[in-house]
Amino acid sequence: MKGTPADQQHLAWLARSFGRPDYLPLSPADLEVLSRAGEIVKKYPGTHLFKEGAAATSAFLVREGEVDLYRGPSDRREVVGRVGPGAVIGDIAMFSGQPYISSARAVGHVTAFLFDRDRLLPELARSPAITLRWLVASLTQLERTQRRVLNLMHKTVLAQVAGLLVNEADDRNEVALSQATIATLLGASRQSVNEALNQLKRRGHVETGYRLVRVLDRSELSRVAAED
Amino acid sequence: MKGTPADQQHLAWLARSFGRPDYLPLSPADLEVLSRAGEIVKKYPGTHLFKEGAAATSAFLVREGEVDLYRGPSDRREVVGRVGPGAVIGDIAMFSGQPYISSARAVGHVTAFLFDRDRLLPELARSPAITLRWLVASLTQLERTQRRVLNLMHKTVLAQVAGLLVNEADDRNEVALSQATIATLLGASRQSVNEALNQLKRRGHVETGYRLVRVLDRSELSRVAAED
DNA sequence: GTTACAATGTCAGCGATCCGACATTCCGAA
DNA sequence: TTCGGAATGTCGGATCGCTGACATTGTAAC
Repeated sequence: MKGTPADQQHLAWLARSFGRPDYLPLSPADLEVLSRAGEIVKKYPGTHLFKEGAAATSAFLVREGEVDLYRGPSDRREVVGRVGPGAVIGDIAMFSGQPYISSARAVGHVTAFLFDRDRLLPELARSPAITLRWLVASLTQLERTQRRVLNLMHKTVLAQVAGLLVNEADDRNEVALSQATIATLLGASRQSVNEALNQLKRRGHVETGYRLVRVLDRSELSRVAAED
Repeated sequence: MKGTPADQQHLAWLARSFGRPDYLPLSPADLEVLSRAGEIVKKYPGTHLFKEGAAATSAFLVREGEVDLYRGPSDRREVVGRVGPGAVIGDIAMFSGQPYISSARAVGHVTAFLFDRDRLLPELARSPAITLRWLVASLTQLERTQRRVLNLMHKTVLAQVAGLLVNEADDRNEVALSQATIATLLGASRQSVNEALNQLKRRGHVETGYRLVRVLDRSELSRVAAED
């Protein structure tokens, strides 16, 4: 998350819609079938997979490494999200025939499968099952984004934080994120998140540590998340 | 929009993502091909096409009339959108195998084509071109929703209003919406919208009338919409 | 262990927006 | 033409979250 201009953190909540790792339309088996629709590419750290505004002729399936998604000119970058293996990026622009809406840059060494539009479409026409799976994935994503908006529109930061903790807690009931990161994900300020966590702590619903929040009372948190 | 609890207006901006009439994945020709996947149904005013929380076994293509989309229990309805002919509803839930996220109720007399999940999937498997078109439509919708979020997150009401006017102005440069409706669409309060319109009026970018806003300087409005 | 950096905790001030309340204006139906 | 509901214009108070500033605490690298 470094380098994110503080005054534009908000954009990054989109990490959760653009870049959620569970946006996984394609299985390895699918990729096998589609192998003729593109090829493996390797990217060095800092290089671009695609740039905002360019004609979208390709989409990428990230296989190794992480990719940052940006918007805006390089001197005024707005980090939109970071995605890892399994994520498909650039497909929206490629399919709808519009320019890329964001830039994608390799964070470390990245291996990705590049889909070439002109080769992909015929292959998809031959594999309706895969197309259907892709459709389902995109609709799921759409639903998630819509739902997210409902939260962001009229929920207080407290409710948003509670909701995020419920969703993000692992099997040990822990969320290993810094408060600054949580703030970025929600599009709120670090201070507001801190204040919200304090409140939850005071009520005994969570404990906080360094880069860590432990969920003590999940059901109570859900209740808080539903308020407002 | 009547009956919308004032304190939940915000939900309704989703009219623009849930319900935009340009979410039209299927052409009449497509429907012809898919005719075996379901059948025509007619609904009387006030009856439901589907209800929130029910198992989603069908999606609907509206052919005549208008349909309201709700969320929440009937005593505390939150109008989410209203769609007309051409719109497809319920497809997200149907494809992802989850319960409907909202209820759909006929406003007037409605004719719709009901897709039965179990009959639709095989037909789609046989018509990859249609599946692909559906995919593209859903991705376009996803992009629109994401873009919308960017606007809503950190733009002032003034900028949002300006943006809406630019998008919504017809060929006579008029927007025939009440200020309350505009507020609902943007998830803002009527008062804030009024204030914003006054400001635009003072600057000479628009004129206002009864249930009407006339755009005088489109380019200037676009500039305002881009601010913040 | 020291040190540098990252993360957390806390405060005051400020701006945008929401809310409730009210007066005014417009439109359409009786 | 009159009348009632809908839409618009305008206030002041209250709230939420942001910004900027700073002290404190934790972590990891040397």
